[in-house]
Amino acid sequence: MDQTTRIVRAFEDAGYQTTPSRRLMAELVAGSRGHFSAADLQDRARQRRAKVGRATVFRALELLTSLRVVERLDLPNRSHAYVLCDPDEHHHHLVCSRCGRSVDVADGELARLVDEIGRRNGYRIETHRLELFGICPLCAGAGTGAAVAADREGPA
Amino acid sequence: MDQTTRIVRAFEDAGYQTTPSRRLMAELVAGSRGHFSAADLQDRARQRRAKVGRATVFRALELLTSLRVVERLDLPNRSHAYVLCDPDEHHHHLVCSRCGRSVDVADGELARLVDEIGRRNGYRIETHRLELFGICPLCAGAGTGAAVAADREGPA
DNA sequence: AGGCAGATGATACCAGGTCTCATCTGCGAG
DNA sequence: CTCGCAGATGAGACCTGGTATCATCTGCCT
Ligand SMILES: [Zn+2]
Ligand SMILES: [Zn+2]
Ligand SMILES: [Zn+2]
Ligand SMILES: [Zn+2]
Repeated sequence: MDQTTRIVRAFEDAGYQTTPSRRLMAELVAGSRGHFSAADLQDRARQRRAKVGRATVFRALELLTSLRVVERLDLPNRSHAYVLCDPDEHHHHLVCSRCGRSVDVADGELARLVDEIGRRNGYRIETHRLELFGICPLCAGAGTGAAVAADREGPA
Repeated sequence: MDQTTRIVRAFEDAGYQTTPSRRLMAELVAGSRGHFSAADLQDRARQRRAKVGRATVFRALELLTSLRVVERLDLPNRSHAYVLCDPDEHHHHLVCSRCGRSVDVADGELARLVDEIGRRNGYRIETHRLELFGICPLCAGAGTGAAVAADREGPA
């Protein structure tokens, strides 16, 4: 089962209808390298001569976020992006500041640390966000910066 | 030296002019409990019958952010806020989801953890963001939720 | 096959933030 | 002390990302 199917399945399992736009969103999200914005998706939809309303894109992203199929990142440059990720386990993201590729990072020791911080300050901690930004191995190697443009979409 | 003076001083030390609006911004920021938005500051300025342009508020916040006198938070509800903090040492924030009060949290073991994550994934990590959200001791005690409104501004 | 809950796209709207520009002023040189 | 100008300001246009509304359409269960 490929990534696209998995996403479509996520919609179904959560009781949402399977519609053409949702299938398209699934494909576009699955075919993304690195992170993407709502606008990116809509552009890519247009490139395929498919028309999707802006609202629909946002609605799909909202759903996928709630299903934890994608996660919303707050980039250091104060913009946002979404990134495909593993719905099954709490984790964080290590994101390449150049090409946007991201790897999931297990929470590991962090949970303990977070817990302790809460205890020390008398807060009952509800959620936490950890985001790591840096240069990925590929970009470090190639160095040209061209990777950004090159990897907007490609085979999974 | 009180908080307001410290902020004005930060402007001066960085070579920026000391103007009425900046002094006002310093007072408003210093007089904030918990986090605040640009709009909050402008409202509070208006309440004092002082007129400050919206752009000026943003410009001041931008400066203060670059001077690390305030830090920009990305709240879980996908809105933003600024919070006064210690410019002298890298740290993170533990923020009350009810009243917005925040405490600085030393980086501690996190630096090591971040480092290791970078190494394991072959990324050269440049920056990281950790934000913790929960209920502060005061709100846990009072429980009413009234704290939100009650603490918008007050003596430092 | 039929009906309707749910989904869609267009469009208006909103918040938060940035840009431009004409005007004003803090402050260091003299 | 006063003068001049770099730097700061406010007004308002503009932009981006996201939400709300609403009339229309369609997936899907019966
Ligand atoms: Zn990269
Ligand atoms: Zn975690
Ligand atoms: Zn609180
Ligand atoms: Zn840190």
